[in-house]
Amino acid sequence: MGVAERKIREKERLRTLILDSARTLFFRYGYEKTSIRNIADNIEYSPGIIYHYFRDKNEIFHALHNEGFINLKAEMESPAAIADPMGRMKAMGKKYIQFALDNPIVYELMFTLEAPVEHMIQDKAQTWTGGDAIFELLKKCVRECIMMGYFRGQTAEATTYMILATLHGLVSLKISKRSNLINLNEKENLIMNSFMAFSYMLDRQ
Amino acid sequence: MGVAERKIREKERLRTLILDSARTLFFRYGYEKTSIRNIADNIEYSPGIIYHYFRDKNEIFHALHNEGFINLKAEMESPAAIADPMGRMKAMGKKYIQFALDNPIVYELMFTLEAPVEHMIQDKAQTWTGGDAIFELLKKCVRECIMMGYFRGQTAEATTYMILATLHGLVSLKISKRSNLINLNEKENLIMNSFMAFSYMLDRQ
DNA sequence: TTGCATTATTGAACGATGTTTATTTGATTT
DNA sequence: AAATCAAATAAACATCGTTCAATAATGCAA
Repeated sequence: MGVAERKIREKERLRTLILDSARTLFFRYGYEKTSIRNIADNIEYSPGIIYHYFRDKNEIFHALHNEGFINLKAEMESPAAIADPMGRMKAMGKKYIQFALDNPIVYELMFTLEAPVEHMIQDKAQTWTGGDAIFELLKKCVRECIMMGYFRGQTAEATTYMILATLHGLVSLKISKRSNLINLNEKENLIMNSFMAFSYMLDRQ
Repeated sequence: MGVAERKIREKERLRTLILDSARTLFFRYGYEKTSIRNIADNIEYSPGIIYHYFRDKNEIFHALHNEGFINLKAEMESPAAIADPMGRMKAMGKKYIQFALDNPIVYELMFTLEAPVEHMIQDKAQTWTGGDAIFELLKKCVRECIMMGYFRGQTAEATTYMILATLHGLVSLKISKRSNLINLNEKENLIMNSFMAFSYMLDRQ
């Protein structure tokens, strides 16, 4: 029965079309300014159709949020070849920062906006696949660092969360436009210089 | 002329009434769920009147955002008596975290939401009074730490931003509900344990 | 091929939102 | 008492996410 399969394929087709349109508009204009009607206009369908493919706006943006995590993970895995765990950690941190600064809108969706979380709660999702993957990536590295004498007396999880928090804080103050507003003498490379100050401290053995 | 002065007083009175109502609703229900109509209902006036006292919703929430910074600054100034700058820094950090966890809704307004920033941009405000005050408070302490041999080779501003970013990251991952979603073995006191891990590193001299 | 059943899609509607405007109310001054 | 002026309102506008009955298009059986 090729018919049923074609049906499924066509159902998939429109779902993909909606998602592609949502991604384009979202990357260009951000979350608030990407409305269901905008997406519908863009694909030349009526607004109602979207609700046959997604439960609500949250589900659409949860899907885009997942894509973001796949891309971030790929970036952070690129320094996998660095043998020294502390060196690898710093390289991953730089990749993280670069990803956030290059993709501020999707980063906000991944780590700040409510939409994807709301969807997960409504869905009773037990795990945050994307976030967990990043956390595990860092934790594995932290464990190796601990074995080499770093982070003495601290648990791997608390240390991992601390490192993730620092990276997140560095970029999210920028993305929320706060860092631009702080009165500074040296505005040049603030985030990277701050990451250097962080790296200096990481080295305590 | 007592009349004109009474007029001014009454004008002030309604402005305060709007702000009080906005604060109550906002603290109870958050930003999105505090609408102009809700505020108007609450003070038993028509929605339009609010626009005679505030330019838009952003201005109201900018005012509440300023109040938050006054309270945060007061909290962070309480360990001023601690002579050792590194000890004082850690105490200020704890106060910062405690403030954010105790007042998550206003914290989000202060450091994440667009509304107050939008108002400042529209207003061509040259300085971010609240944020600057917190930054200066930390920077002064960082300078003293540097004189004692900490943060070798790093600038005060980059180091201050790094510390602020870590504090902000620790609490904002919690407030944006991300930390709850991470798969952890030890969920107890995650934020405080992570702050301990951070403190351990700060001590590098 | 025709008729029926099923599915896909639409368009209008609902109750919200922030904001603007002309109009009315009410108090103060002449 | 009449004229003036500011305060306050009610209604409207353009949005938003979402729902639902009605319609169009399709697949299947006779």
